[in-house]
Amino acid sequence: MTAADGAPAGRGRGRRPGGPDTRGQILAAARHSFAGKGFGATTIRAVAADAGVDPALVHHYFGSKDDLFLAALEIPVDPRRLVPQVFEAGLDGAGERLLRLFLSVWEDPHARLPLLALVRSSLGREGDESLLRQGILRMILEPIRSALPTDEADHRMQLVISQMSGLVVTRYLLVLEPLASMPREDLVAWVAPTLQRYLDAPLPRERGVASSAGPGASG
Amino acid sequence: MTAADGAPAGRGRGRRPGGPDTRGQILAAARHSFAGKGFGATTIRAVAADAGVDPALVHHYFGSKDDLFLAALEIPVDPRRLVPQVFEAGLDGAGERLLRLFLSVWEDPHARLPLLALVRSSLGREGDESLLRQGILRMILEPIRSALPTDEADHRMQLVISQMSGLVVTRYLLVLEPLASMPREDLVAWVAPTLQRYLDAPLPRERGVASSAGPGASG
DNA sequence: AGCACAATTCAACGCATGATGAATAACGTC
DNA sequence: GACGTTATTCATCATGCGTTGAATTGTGCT
Repeated sequence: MTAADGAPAGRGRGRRPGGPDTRGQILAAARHSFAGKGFGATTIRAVAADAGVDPALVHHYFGSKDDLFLAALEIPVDPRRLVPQVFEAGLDGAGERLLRLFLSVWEDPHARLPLLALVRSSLGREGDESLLRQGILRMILEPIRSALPTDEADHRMQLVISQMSGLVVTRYLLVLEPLASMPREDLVAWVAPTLQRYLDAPLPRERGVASSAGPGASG
Repeated sequence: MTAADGAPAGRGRGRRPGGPDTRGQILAAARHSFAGKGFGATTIRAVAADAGVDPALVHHYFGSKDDLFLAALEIPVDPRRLVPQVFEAGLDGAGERLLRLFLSVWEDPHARLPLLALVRSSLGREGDESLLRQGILRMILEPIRSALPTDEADHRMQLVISQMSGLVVTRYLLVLEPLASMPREDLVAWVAPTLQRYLDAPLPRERGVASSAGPGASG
């Protein structure tokens, strides 16, 4: 994969001839590494090597490692614009529309790598200031509040998010087969009803546990 | 939190008097750190400091950092025994029984920390040999194969796992409120039906998209 | 009392990392 | 063709890490 072709050839320092998009190659290498190994396990030296370039050049283009991370994180979609559109047409079918939006974003390679980078790096560390937490809260949760009954919006949407983040984990992080290769339409058929139920099913009662369930494992 | 009391007091090396369970305190500190920051971001020096102890002592009790990690990972339940019990009584209500088992394990503090450590550390890195992948496959997926139709077992169970891992992420890693504090019974009422549907709902047809859904966002 | 053993610390090594600053070669422009 | 600018490398620093080995002191056995 190492991108550069005639890169680390001759002796001496100074500018090297060819490569017209070195900056781009560095960014691509960084994205791959952040997406695959997270922030902590990514080393600037490895990124540089992968781009066929001296580590100092990485610092020349992007500043610190944090800056590089932020640069690699640019996500080509804005949830704050797209998510409300899903709910504009009302709750009916919103589950399916939301899931289709979710899948279209995650199946897009340009969006997938930065998202993976964000998720992998965020789940590694604890703390309220985690980027992912803020991202979910302000990019997805906030813009939806208005579309649902005020006092139920949060927990309904978080159930939705729980199912979607579960897909992220199993399908895109762990790549469990056959789930990871399941066609989009099949996935929609399976999980859209789940999301729809979380969105508009009546609040569950503190139901009498009469139905069929034994006391499972408790303790 | 730093566990040791009269620990780093006087001068000189040699054995210190009191603390009867230094080893235990080290292990506890290690668990907290691994669970909170994952493997990579956990430093032996920090663990030692947190236990009020010299880093070399960590190596004295547990060997390398890997060994310490494995020691911190001891999970007091064996899914290979418990999971099949869920399916012994048949598929009816298995969703709820499985979810209750899942919750009872994750709500147990003795199990939660090692599990968090495993999850946090595994999601940080790519690769087939990831402990978590292996764990899920062999601890959960394998023992269940026999309880479902052979050709559907894998994708049905992986859908189940997707919802459960989504709960892990939102409830235990990100601690999204109010989901994180939702009472067990409410959670069961909301998501047990989801699991049950993944387990025994008829295979979705390549249905005509006539119902209510527009073409969402594509591309 | 003496002695083996376990617990604990100290000091240090070797290594990889992020970062910096100066040196050099190619490029674009007049 | 001279010149400022940009791209690139080299050499190096300080830091923090995992790990090791020896030194020291307390504990328990006989």
